[in-house]
Amino acid sequence: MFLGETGSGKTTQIPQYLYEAGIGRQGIVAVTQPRRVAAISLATRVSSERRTELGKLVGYTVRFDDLTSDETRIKFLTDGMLLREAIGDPMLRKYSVVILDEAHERTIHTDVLFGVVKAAQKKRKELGKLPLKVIIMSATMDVDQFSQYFNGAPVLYLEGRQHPIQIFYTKQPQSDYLQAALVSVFQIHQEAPFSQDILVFLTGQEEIEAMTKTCRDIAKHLPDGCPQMMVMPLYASLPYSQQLRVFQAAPKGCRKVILSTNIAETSITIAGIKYVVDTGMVKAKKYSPEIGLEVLAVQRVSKAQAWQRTGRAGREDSGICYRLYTEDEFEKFDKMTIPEIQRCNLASVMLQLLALRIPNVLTFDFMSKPSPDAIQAAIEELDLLGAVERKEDQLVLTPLGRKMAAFPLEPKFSKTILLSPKFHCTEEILTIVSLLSVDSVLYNPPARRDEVQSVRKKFISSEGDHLTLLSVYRAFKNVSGNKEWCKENFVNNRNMMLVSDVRAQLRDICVKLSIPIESSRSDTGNIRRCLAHSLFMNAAELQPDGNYSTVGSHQLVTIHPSSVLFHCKPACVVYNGLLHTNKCYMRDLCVVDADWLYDAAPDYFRRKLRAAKN
DNA sequence: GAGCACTGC
Repeated sequence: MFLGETGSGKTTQIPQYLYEAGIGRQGIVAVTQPRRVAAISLATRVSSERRTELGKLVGYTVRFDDLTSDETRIKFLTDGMLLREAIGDPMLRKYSVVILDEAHERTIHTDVLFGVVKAAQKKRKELGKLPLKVIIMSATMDVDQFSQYFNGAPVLYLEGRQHPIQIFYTKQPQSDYLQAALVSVFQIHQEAPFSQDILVFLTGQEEIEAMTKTCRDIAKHLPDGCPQMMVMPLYASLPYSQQLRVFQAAPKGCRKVILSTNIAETSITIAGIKYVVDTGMVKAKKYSPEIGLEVLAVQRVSKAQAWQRTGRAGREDSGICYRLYTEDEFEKFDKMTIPEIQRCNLASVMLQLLALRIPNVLTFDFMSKPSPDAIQAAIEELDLLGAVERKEDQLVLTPLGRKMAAFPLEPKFSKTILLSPKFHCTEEILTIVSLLSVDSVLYNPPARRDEVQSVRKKFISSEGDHLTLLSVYRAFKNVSGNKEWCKENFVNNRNMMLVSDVRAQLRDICVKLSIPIESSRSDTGNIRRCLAHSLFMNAAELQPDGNYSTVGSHQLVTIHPSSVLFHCKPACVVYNGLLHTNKCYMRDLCVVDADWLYDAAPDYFRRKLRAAKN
């Protein structure tokens, strides 16, 4: 176990030491990363340090991109990718060492891998095979539970070269963190040399766009002698070209002020930041298994997250961080962010564990156990989808479940694909599922809403979002992905290209599983039937009072404003998921017949009806 | 009647 601060070079050096020590001769050294870009750039760097061609001694594997060969001995890969490999080989036989890097981030994939490598290690020992060495690397002090989990593994500490950062707290709690952020930005702006840039952490797109406008307005009316200000928003759904602006140096006499979500905490690193303004707030997802509801809410950051934000000020030189909360408030923050695995729907994770032939998934050795309710809810979902069965008192995958696990998708979407041959619409379902599994291909700049609406009219289907997206994709293919067309039609070109990649991958998997791929052509009824049969547990009916109620749990829900059905009142719909922000919203809707739902799962609805009566 | 943090297979 290595605990190393940022800049200690642990990720690039340790794999090379292991290789030089001869461990790489018995098997490959794997190094996992939570993000694709990190895996690729680290492989590139280590490969050039070894003075070898990338893809030979040193390589990487991420989704859609595999640059490894028979010679590869040091392999960087995303944690999700190693997990996928483990399904084909639970003992990870080709590896002599697995290094799980950035373990402190506690992504859902890293957390599952903790258990998978531990099980592989034990199994290999029992069978007298080459031992599997496991190294956990973390940048924070939470090593105790890592060490404990891995049977008291030794901990090594590495010195980093972080620059000192001065921290200021507010004297009083702030009731309005946006106002406080605004005041701090302009206070810094009037006092500090113009070459020192400011990074402000806020919670979301809307808030950031509003704050950007306010800052720009104020910056127009600054007193003489005050430097100019360039205000830049930064969040994930911002088009790539606009994200890139934050890397450009401001002109002389001008200061950069970047207003960002937590994307700038880890995913995007900006040089030249001297000041960090931390509102102490973040928008984060929680999950309540009882009603299958995701809740997205603004909440306090953890201490670890606050330190991560602070660290963004000291990357090249000493820095300054303004925390817009008192020191007492900070002391009350949670120590660590709750691991993702305790905040998610676990259907995918459980399906993967079953595919790994874990003996008893209900008692799987997680480092941080999810609640029994969450595990139970996931198993029930898999059961409804027909993915699991009981055999000799063990929970195992059905043949259908095993096929579902082959797809890199949420189980309900794998099921949609596997059902589609019955409705002769696999071509269309592949497209729809691909569109749903990447970030939105529809770009909605708030300032140009009317324009967007009039351009988008031609794609809109009265049958719902799935079919609307399908018509956008067809139009995109008709112009061969023309970039100008994308711009004119507010279609995100980058995400659309990704849809094509995903679709090709899913299509390949279908071919491998001998699934016939037919097109329903102009018949949209079959597509909707297929969606009704796979999303029946996500159905809602219009009530006499004009509200919607979910068929399963009688939850009051509303159509999300992003849906093409927002202004409509169809009698019966299925949706991809529920998201609770201010209200409980259904997202991505498809109009269906109530009869189809009952046909899809008569037992389920009979049970629900009985439960409602009791 | 009006809204979507961030990754990843």
